Amino acid sequence: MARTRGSKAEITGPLIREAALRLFARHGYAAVSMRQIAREVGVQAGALYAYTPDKQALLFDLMETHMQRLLASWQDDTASPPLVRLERFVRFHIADSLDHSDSVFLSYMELRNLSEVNHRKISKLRRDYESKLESILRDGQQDEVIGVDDIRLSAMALIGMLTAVTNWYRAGGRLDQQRVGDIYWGLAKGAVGA
Amino acid sequence: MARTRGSKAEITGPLIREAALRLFARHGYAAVSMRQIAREVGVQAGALYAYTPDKQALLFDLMETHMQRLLASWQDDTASPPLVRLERFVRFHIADSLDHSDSVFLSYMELRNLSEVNHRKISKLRRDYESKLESILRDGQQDEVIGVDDIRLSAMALIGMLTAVTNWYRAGGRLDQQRVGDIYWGLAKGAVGA
DNA sequence: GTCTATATAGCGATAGAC
DNA sequence: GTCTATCGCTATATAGAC
Repeated sequence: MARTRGSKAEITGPLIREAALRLFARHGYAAVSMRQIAREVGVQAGALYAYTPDKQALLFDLMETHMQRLLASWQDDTASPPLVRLERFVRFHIADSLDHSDSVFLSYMELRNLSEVNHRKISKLRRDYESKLESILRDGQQDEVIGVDDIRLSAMALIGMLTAVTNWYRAGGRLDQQRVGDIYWGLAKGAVGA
Repeated sequence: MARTRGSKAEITGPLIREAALRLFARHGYAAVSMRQIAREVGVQAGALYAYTPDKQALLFDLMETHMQRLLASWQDDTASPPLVRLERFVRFHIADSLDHSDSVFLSYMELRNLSEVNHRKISKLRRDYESKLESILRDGQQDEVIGVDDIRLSAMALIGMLTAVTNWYRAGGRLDQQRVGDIYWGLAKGAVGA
Protein backbone atom coordinates (compact mmCIF):
# COMPACT_ATOMS: atom_id res chain seq x y z
CA MET A 1 0.00 0.00 0.00
CA ALA A 2 0.91 3.67 0.11
CA ARG A 3 2.79 3.29 -3.15
CA THR A 4 2.85 6.36 -5.35
CA ARG A 5 4.35 6.91 -8.75
CA GLY A 6 5.92 4.18 -10.79
CA SER A 7 4.58 1.72 -13.33
CA LYS A 8 3.65 -1.80 -12.21
CA ALA A 9 1.30 -2.83 -14.97
CA GLU A 10 1.96 -6.53 -14.64
CA ILE A 11 0.54 -6.66 -11.12
CA THR A 12 -1.83 -3.71 -10.83
CA GLY A 13 -4.57 -5.31 -12.92
CA PRO A 14 -4.99 -8.40 -10.72
CA LEU A 15 -4.65 -6.29 -7.59
CA ILE A 16 -7.52 -4.07 -8.70
CA ARG A 17 -9.73 -7.08 -9.32
CA GLU A 18 -8.86 -8.63 -5.97
CA ALA A 19 -9.50 -5.42 -4.08
CA ALA A 20 -12.75 -4.74 -5.91
CA LEU A 21 -14.02 -8.27 -5.28
CA ARG A 22 -13.26 -8.11 -1.59
CA LEU A 23 -14.73 -4.63 -1.11
CA PHE A 24 -17.83 -5.20 -3.27
CA ALA A 25 -18.59 -8.45 -1.43
CA ARG A 26 -18.07 -6.89 1.97
CA HIS A 27 -19.85 -3.55 1.56
CA GLY A 28 -21.85 -3.82 -1.64
CA TYR A 29 -21.15 -2.49 -5.13
CA ALA A 30 -22.90 0.82 -4.68
CA ALA A 31 -21.29 1.47 -1.31
CA VAL A 32 -17.74 1.14 -2.60
CA SER A 33 -16.07 4.03 -4.40
CA MET A 34 -13.39 3.86 -7.05
CA ARG A 35 -11.25 5.89 -4.65
CA GLN A 36 -11.51 3.16 -2.01
CA ILE A 37 -10.43 0.50 -4.48
CA ALA A 38 -7.53 2.65 -5.64
CA ARG A 39 -6.41 3.32 -2.08
CA GLU A 40 -6.42 -0.42 -1.35
CA VAL A 41 -4.24 -1.07 -4.38
CA GLY A 42 -1.96 1.87 -3.72
CA VAL A 43 -2.68 4.00 -6.78
CA GLN A 44 -4.73 7.10 -7.47
CA ALA A 45 -8.34 6.74 -8.62
CA GLY A 46 -7.62 7.91 -12.15
CA ALA A 47 -5.20 5.03 -12.69
CA LEU A 48 -8.01 2.46 -12.44
CA TYR A 49 -9.41 3.65 -15.74
CA ALA A 50 -6.41 2.23 -17.56
CA TYR A 51 -7.76 -1.21 -16.62
CA THR A 52 -11.52 -0.85 -16.80
CA PRO A 53 -13.69 1.50 -18.85
CA ASP A 54 -15.93 2.10 -15.82
CA LYS A 55 -17.14 0.73 -12.52
CA GLN A 56 -19.95 -1.27 -14.09
CA ALA A 57 -17.56 -3.13 -16.38
CA LEU A 58 -15.41 -4.01 -13.37
CA LEU A 59 -18.41 -5.56 -11.60
CA PHE A 60 -19.49 -7.48 -14.68
CA ASP A 61 -15.97 -8.77 -15.28
CA LEU A 62 -15.76 -10.15 -11.75
CA MET A 63 -19.09 -11.93 -12.05
CA GLU A 64 -18.47 -13.31 -15.53
CA THR A 65 -15.02 -14.58 -14.60
CA HIS A 66 -16.47 -16.31 -11.56
CA MET A 67 -19.24 -18.04 -13.48
CA GLN A 68 -16.95 -19.18 -16.27
CA ARG A 69 -14.41 -20.55 -13.82
CA LEU A 70 -17.20 -22.39 -11.99
CA LEU A 71 -18.53 -23.91 -15.20
CA ALA A 72 -15.05 -24.95 -16.31
CA SER A 73 -14.28 -26.50 -12.92
CA TRP A 74 -17.25 -28.86 -12.87
CA GLN A 75 -16.38 -32.04 -14.74
CA ASP A 76 -19.28 -34.44 -14.81
CA ASP A 77 -18.75 -38.13 -15.60
CA THR A 78 -21.93 -39.15 -17.35
CA ALA A 79 -20.76 -42.77 -17.43
CA SER A 80 -20.99 -43.04 -13.64
CA PRO A 81 -24.21 -43.96 -11.81
CA PRO A 82 -26.42 -40.89 -11.15
CA LEU A 83 -26.05 -41.13 -7.38
CA VAL A 84 -22.27 -41.11 -7.66
CA ARG A 85 -22.49 -38.06 -9.91
CA LEU A 86 -24.87 -36.37 -7.48
CA GLU A 87 -22.58 -36.94 -4.53
CA ARG A 88 -19.67 -35.48 -6.50
CA PHE A 89 -21.79 -32.46 -7.41
CA VAL A 90 -22.81 -31.86 -3.80
CA ARG A 91 -19.23 -32.00 -2.54
CA PHE A 92 -17.94 -29.96 -5.48
CA HIS A 93 -20.51 -27.22 -5.03
CA ILE A 94 -19.88 -26.89 -1.31
CA ALA A 95 -16.11 -26.84 -1.68
CA ASP A 96 -16.20 -24.39 -4.56
CA SER A 97 -18.63 -22.08 -2.77
CA LEU A 98 -16.49 -22.01 0.36
CA ASP A 99 -13.28 -21.50 -1.63
CA HIS A 100 -14.79 -18.57 -3.54
CA SER A 101 -17.33 -17.20 -1.09
CA ASP A 102 -16.77 -13.55 -2.02
CA SER A 103 -17.47 -14.31 -5.68
CA VAL A 104 -20.50 -16.44 -4.83
CA PHE A 105 -21.94 -13.69 -2.68
CA LEU A 106 -21.23 -11.03 -5.28
CA SER A 107 -22.67 -13.00 -8.18
CA TYR A 108 -25.91 -13.56 -6.31
CA MET A 109 -26.27 -10.19 -4.66
CA GLU A 110 -25.24 -7.69 -7.26
CA LEU A 111 -27.22 -9.03 -10.20
CA ARG A 112 -29.55 -6.08 -9.68
CA ASN A 113 -26.74 -3.60 -10.24
CA LEU A 114 -25.91 -4.98 -13.68
CA SER A 115 -27.08 -3.29 -16.83
CA GLU A 116 -29.83 -5.21 -18.60
CA VAL A 117 -27.56 -6.71 -21.21
CA ASN A 118 -24.96 -7.75 -18.63
CA HIS A 119 -27.68 -9.21 -16.44
CA ARG A 120 -28.83 -11.42 -19.28
CA LYS A 121 -25.32 -12.77 -19.86
CA ILE A 122 -24.78 -13.69 -16.22
CA SER A 123 -28.26 -15.21 -15.93
CA LYS A 124 -27.52 -17.43 -18.89
CA LEU A 125 -24.32 -18.72 -17.26
CA ARG A 126 -26.25 -19.43 -14.06
CA ARG A 127 -28.86 -21.41 -15.94
CA ASP A 128 -26.11 -23.36 -17.68
CA TYR A 129 -24.76 -24.35 -14.29
CA GLU A 130 -28.17 -25.23 -12.89
CA SER A 131 -28.80 -27.48 -15.88
CA LYS A 132 -25.73 -29.54 -14.94
CA LEU A 133 -27.52 -30.62 -11.79
CA GLU A 134 -30.83 -31.03 -13.57
CA SER A 135 -29.28 -33.51 -16.00
CA ILE A 136 -28.05 -35.64 -13.10
CA LEU A 137 -31.49 -35.63 -11.50
CA ARG A 138 -33.10 -36.50 -14.82
CA ASP A 139 -30.80 -39.46 -15.39
CA GLY A 140 -31.39 -40.65 -11.84
CA GLN A 141 -35.14 -40.36 -12.30
CA GLN A 142 -34.89 -42.46 -15.44
CA ASP A 143 -32.83 -45.14 -13.67
CA GLU A 144 -35.32 -45.02 -10.80
CA VAL A 145 -32.62 -44.37 -8.20
CA ILE A 146 -33.91 -40.82 -7.70
CA GLY A 147 -37.51 -39.83 -7.11
CA VAL A 148 -38.50 -36.16 -7.08
CA ASP A 149 -41.75 -34.45 -8.03
CA ASP A 150 -40.18 -31.73 -10.14
CA ILE A 151 -36.67 -31.76 -11.62
CA ARG A 152 -36.25 -28.02 -12.10
CA LEU A 153 -37.60 -27.05 -8.70
CA SER A 154 -35.60 -29.73 -6.91
CA ALA A 155 -32.42 -28.55 -8.58
CA MET A 156 -33.10 -24.99 -7.45
CA ALA A 157 -33.86 -26.19 -3.93
CA LEU A 158 -30.66 -28.25 -3.72
CA ILE A 159 -28.46 -25.45 -5.05
CA GLY A 160 -30.10 -23.05 -2.61
CA MET A 161 -29.44 -25.42 0.26
CA LEU A 162 -25.82 -26.00 -0.71
CA THR A 163 -24.96 -22.37 -1.44
CA ALA A 164 -26.35 -21.25 1.91
CA VAL A 165 -23.39 -23.00 3.50
CA THR A 166 -21.48 -19.74 2.94
CA ASN A 167 -23.88 -17.99 5.35
CA TRP A 168 -22.68 -19.77 8.43
CA TYR A 169 -19.51 -21.78 7.68
CA ARG A 170 -16.39 -20.41 9.28
CA ALA A 171 -13.03 -22.08 8.66
CA GLY A 172 -11.63 -23.43 11.90
CA GLY A 173 -15.10 -23.71 13.40
CA ARG A 174 -16.93 -26.70 14.85
CA LEU A 175 -16.98 -28.66 11.58
CA ASP A 176 -14.36 -29.07 8.87
CA GLN A 177 -15.16 -29.00 5.17
CA GLN A 178 -15.11 -32.80 4.78
CA ARG A 179 -17.58 -33.27 7.62
CA VAL A 180 -19.87 -30.55 6.24
CA GLY A 181 -19.80 -32.34 2.89
CA ASP A 182 -20.77 -35.60 4.60
CA ILE A 183 -23.74 -34.05 6.38
CA TYR A 184 -25.00 -32.17 3.32
CA TRP A 185 -24.70 -35.28 1.19
CA GLY A 186 -26.87 -37.09 3.73
CA LEU A 187 -29.49 -34.35 3.49
CA ALA A 188 -29.37 -34.17 -0.31
CA LYS A 189 -29.54 -37.94 -0.76
CA GLY A 190 -32.65 -38.11 1.39
CA ALA A 191 -34.24 -35.09 -0.30
CA VAL A 192 -34.15 -36.73 -3.72
CA GLY A 193 -35.53 -39.96 -2.29
CA ALA A 194 -32.37 -42.04 -2.64
CA MET B 1 -47.13 11.05 -6.59
CA ALA B 2 -46.15 14.58 -7.61
CA ARG B 3 -47.92 15.92 -4.54
CA THR B 4 -46.43 19.09 -3.13
CA ARG B 5 -47.40 21.08 -0.06
CA GLY B 6 -49.97 19.95 2.44
CA SER B 7 -49.80 17.84 5.57
CA LYS B 8 -50.65 14.15 5.38
CA ALA B 9 -48.92 12.85 8.46
CA GLU B 10 -51.25 9.94 8.94
CA ILE B 11 -50.26 8.34 5.65
CA THR B 12 -46.81 9.68 4.87
CA GLY B 13 -45.04 7.54 7.47
CA PRO B 14 -46.21 4.21 6.06
CA LEU B 15 -45.65 5.44 2.51
CA ILE B 16 -42.04 6.25 3.31
CA ARG B 17 -41.48 2.80 4.75
CA GLU B 18 -43.11 1.10 1.77
CA ALA B 19 -41.12 3.10 -0.74
CA ALA B 20 -37.86 2.59 1.13
CA LEU B 21 -38.44 -1.15 1.40
CA ARG B 22 -39.19 -1.51 -2.30
CA LEU B 23 -36.26 0.65 -3.42
CA PHE B 24 -33.73 -0.80 -0.98
CA ALA B 25 -34.69 -4.34 -1.99
CA ARG B 26 -34.55 -3.54 -5.68
CA HIS B 27 -31.39 -1.46 -5.90
CA GLY B 28 -29.60 -1.88 -2.58
CA TYR B 29 -29.44 0.39 0.45
CA ALA B 30 -26.33 2.27 -0.62
CA ALA B 31 -27.59 2.79 -4.14
CA VAL B 32 -30.82 4.49 -3.06
CA SER B 33 -30.84 8.15 -2.06
CA MET B 34 -33.16 9.85 0.36
CA ARG B 35 -34.19 12.07 -2.55
CA GLN B 36 -35.34 9.01 -4.51
CA ILE B 37 -37.45 7.79 -1.61
CA ALA B 38 -38.96 11.25 -1.18
CA ARG B 39 -39.78 11.51 -4.89
CA GLU B 40 -41.55 8.15 -4.77
CA VAL B 41 -43.67 9.30 -1.83
CA GLY B 42 -44.34 12.72 -3.30
CA VAL B 43 -42.59 14.91 -0.75
CA GLN B 44 -39.30 16.77 -0.61
CA ALA B 45 -36.23 15.07 0.87
CA GLY B 46 -36.19 17.22 3.99
CA ALA B 47 -39.65 15.99 4.99
CA LEU B 48 -38.34 12.44 5.50
CA TYR B 49 -36.42 13.56 8.56
CA ALA B 50 -39.66 14.18 10.44
CA TYR B 51 -40.12 10.39 10.37
CA THR B 52 -36.63 8.98 10.76
CA PRO B 53 -33.52 10.44 12.39
CA ASP B 54 -31.40 9.22 9.48
CA LYS B 55 -31.10 6.71 6.64
CA GLN B 56 -29.50 4.02 8.80
CA ALA B 57 -32.40 4.09 11.28
CA LEU B 58 -34.83 3.67 8.41
CA LEU B 59 -33.02 0.53 7.24
CA PHE B 60 -32.83 -0.92 10.73
CA ASP B 61 -36.49 -0.23 11.37
CA LEU B 62 -37.50 -2.11 8.22
CA MET B 63 -35.40 -5.13 9.14
CA GLU B 64 -36.43 -5.22 12.78
CA THR B 65 -40.11 -4.88 11.94
CA HIS B 66 -39.81 -7.73 9.49
CA MET B 67 -38.08 -10.09 11.91
CA GLN B 68 -40.49 -9.33 14.73
CA ARG B 69 -43.51 -9.84 12.50
CA LEU B 70 -42.03 -13.15 11.31
CA LEU B 71 -41.40 -14.35 14.85
CA ALA B 72 -44.90 -13.34 15.95
CA SER B 73 -46.50 -15.06 12.97
CA TRP B 74 -44.99 -18.48 13.62
CA GLN B 75 -47.17 -20.35 16.11
CA ASP B 76 -45.77 -23.76 16.90
CA ASP B 77 -47.94 -26.45 18.46
CA THR B 78 -45.54 -28.46 20.56
CA ALA B 79 -48.28 -30.95 21.40
CA SER B 80 -48.41 -32.13 17.79
CA PRO B 81 -46.12 -34.86 16.43
CA PRO B 82 -42.77 -33.47 15.22
CA LEU B 83 -43.42 -34.36 11.59
CA VAL B 84 -46.71 -32.46 11.64
CA ARG B 85 -44.95 -29.47 13.14
CA LEU B 86 -42.17 -29.71 10.55
CA GLU B 87 -44.63 -29.78 7.66
CA ARG B 88 -46.38 -26.73 9.08
CA PHE B 89 -43.04 -24.95 9.40
CA VAL B 90 -42.05 -25.74 5.82
CA ARG B 91 -45.32 -24.44 4.42
CA PHE B 92 -45.33 -21.42 6.72
CA HIS B 93 -41.79 -20.40 5.84
CA ILE B 94 -42.39 -20.68 2.10
CA ALA B 95 -45.66 -18.76 2.23
CA ASP B 96 -44.25 -16.05 4.47
CA SER B 97 -41.10 -15.65 2.35
CA LEU B 98 -43.12 -15.30 -0.83
CA ASP B 99 -45.58 -12.88 0.79
CA HIS B 100 -42.75 -10.66 2.07
CA SER B 101 -40.00 -11.29 -0.45
CA ASP B 102 -38.70 -7.70 -0.39
CA SER B 103 -38.27 -7.84 3.37
CA VAL B 104 -36.66 -11.27 3.22
CA PHE B 105 -34.20 -10.12 0.60
CA LEU B 106 -33.43 -6.92 2.49
CA SER B 107 -32.96 -8.61 5.84
CA TYR B 108 -30.48 -11.03 4.38
CA MET B 109 -28.65 -8.69 2.06
CA GLU B 110 -28.23 -5.49 3.98
CA LEU B 111 -26.96 -6.92 7.25
CA ARG B 112 -23.55 -5.64 6.20
CA ASN B 113 -24.81 -2.06 6.01
CA LEU B 114 -26.04 -2.06 9.61
CA SER B 115 -24.05 -0.45 12.38
CA GLU B 116 -22.45 -2.98 14.71
CA VAL B 117 -25.03 -2.60 17.44
CA ASN B 118 -27.94 -2.84 14.99
CA HIS B 119 -26.32 -5.85 13.34
CA ARG B 120 -26.23 -7.67 16.66
CA LYS B 121 -29.91 -7.01 17.31
CA ILE B 122 -31.01 -8.38 13.94
CA SER B 123 -28.70 -11.37 14.22
CA LYS B 124 -30.24 -12.26 17.55
CA LEU B 125 -33.74 -12.20 16.04
CA ARG B 126 -32.53 -14.45 13.21
CA ARG B 127 -31.08 -16.95 15.66
CA ASP B 128 -34.34 -16.91 17.61
CA TYR B 129 -36.18 -17.88 14.46
CA GLU B 130 -33.68 -20.58 13.50
CA SER B 131 -34.04 -22.11 16.95
CA LYS B 132 -37.77 -22.60 16.32
CA LEU B 133 -36.88 -25.10 13.59
CA GLU B 134 -34.07 -26.62 15.62
CA SER B 135 -36.48 -27.45 18.45
CA ILE B 136 -38.73 -29.32 16.02
CA LEU B 137 -35.78 -31.32 14.69
CA ARG B 138 -34.58 -32.07 18.21
CA ASP B 139 -37.99 -33.35 19.30
CA GLY B 140 -38.24 -35.46 16.14
CA GLN B 141 -34.80 -36.90 16.76
CA GLN B 142 -35.83 -37.85 20.27
CA ASP B 143 -39.02 -39.53 19.03
CA GLU B 144 -36.92 -41.27 16.35
CA VAL B 145 -39.13 -40.02 13.53
CA ILE B 146 -36.35 -37.75 12.31
CA GLY B 147 -32.74 -38.74 11.75
CA VAL B 148 -30.14 -36.09 10.92
CA ASP B 149 -26.41 -35.97 11.65
CA ASP B 150 -26.40 -32.44 13.00
CA ILE B 151 -29.40 -30.46 14.22
CA ARG B 152 -27.95 -26.98 13.82
CA LEU B 153 -26.50 -27.56 10.38
CA SER B 154 -29.63 -29.30 9.12
CA ALA B 155 -31.77 -26.39 10.30
CA MET B 156 -29.54 -23.94 8.42
CA ALA B 157 -29.64 -26.14 5.32
CA LEU B 158 -33.43 -26.41 5.40
CA ILE B 159 -33.97 -22.68 5.92
CA GLY B 160 -31.52 -21.97 3.11
CA MET B 161 -33.39 -24.34 0.82
CA LEU B 162 -36.79 -22.88 1.67
CA THR B 163 -35.78 -19.23 1.51
CA ALA B 164 -34.22 -19.70 -1.92
CA VAL B 165 -37.74 -20.13 -3.24
CA THR B 166 -37.83 -16.32 -3.55
CA ASN B 167 -35.03 -16.52 -6.14
CA TRP B 168 -37.11 -18.18 -8.82
CA TYR B 169 -40.80 -18.21 -7.83
CA ARG B 170 -43.00 -15.93 -9.89
CA ALA B 171 -46.69 -15.59 -9.09
CA GLY B 172 -48.76 -16.81 -11.99
CA GLY B 173 -45.95 -19.05 -13.20
CA ARG B 174 -45.84 -22.79 -13.82
CA LEU B 175 -46.54 -23.73 -10.19
CA ASP B 176 -48.89 -22.22 -7.62
CA GLN B 177 -47.93 -21.71 -4.00
CA GLN B 178 -49.75 -24.82 -2.75
CA ARG B 179 -47.98 -27.05 -5.25
CA VAL B 180 -44.61 -25.51 -4.40
CA GLY B 181 -45.31 -26.24 -0.75
CA ASP B 182 -46.10 -29.86 -1.61
CA ILE B 183 -42.86 -30.36 -3.52
CA TYR B 184 -40.69 -28.67 -0.89
CA TRP B 185 -42.32 -30.69 1.86
CA GLY B 186 -41.41 -33.83 -0.07
CA LEU B 187 -37.80 -32.69 -0.29
CA ALA B 188 -37.59 -31.61 3.34
CA LYS B 189 -39.20 -34.80 4.66
CA GLY B 190 -36.67 -36.91 2.79
CA ALA B 191 -33.77 -34.71 3.83
CA VAL B 192 -34.42 -35.30 7.52
CA GLY B 193 -34.83 -39.02 6.97
CA ALA B 194 -38.56 -39.20 7.57
C1' DG C 1 1.05 3.64 -16.48
C1' DT C 2 0.36 6.83 -13.15
C1' DC C 3 -0.01 11.36 -11.45
C1' DT C 4 -2.57 15.89 -10.30
C1' DA C 5 -6.32 18.62 -11.11
C1' DT C 6 -10.87 19.28 -12.23
C1' DA C 7 -15.67 19.11 -14.49
C1' DT C 8 -20.10 17.89 -13.26
C1' DA C 9 -23.22 15.84 -10.44
C1' DG C 10 -25.30 13.97 -6.50
C1' DC C 11 -25.19 12.85 -1.61
C1' DG C 12 -27.08 13.15 3.70
C1' DA C 13 -28.56 16.23 6.67
C1' DT C 14 -30.03 20.81 8.64
C1' DA C 15 -32.14 25.70 9.10
C1' DG C 16 -35.77 28.55 8.96
C1' DA C 17 -40.19 30.06 6.71
C1' DC C 18 -44.98 28.92 6.46
C1' DG D 1 -45.60 18.52 8.52
C1' DT D 2 -43.69 20.21 4.60
C1' DC D 3 -41.26 23.43 1.82
C1' DT D 4 -37.07 25.86 -0.11
C1' DA D 5 -32.41 26.62 0.18
C1' DT D 6 -28.05 25.39 1.36
C1' DC D 7 -23.70 23.51 3.78
C1' DG D 8 -20.01 20.43 3.30
C1' DC D 9 -18.74 16.57 1.26
C1' DT D 10 -18.05 12.75 -1.97
C1' DA D 11 -18.95 10.51 -6.24
C1' DT D 12 -17.54 8.94 -11.33
C1' DA D 13 -15.01 10.05 -14.92
C1' DT D 14 -11.75 12.77 -17.90
C1' DA D 15 -7.64 15.85 -19.43
C1' DG D 16 -3.12 16.66 -19.80
C1' DA D 17 1.66 16.44 -17.68
C1' DC D 18 5.43 13.29 -16.96
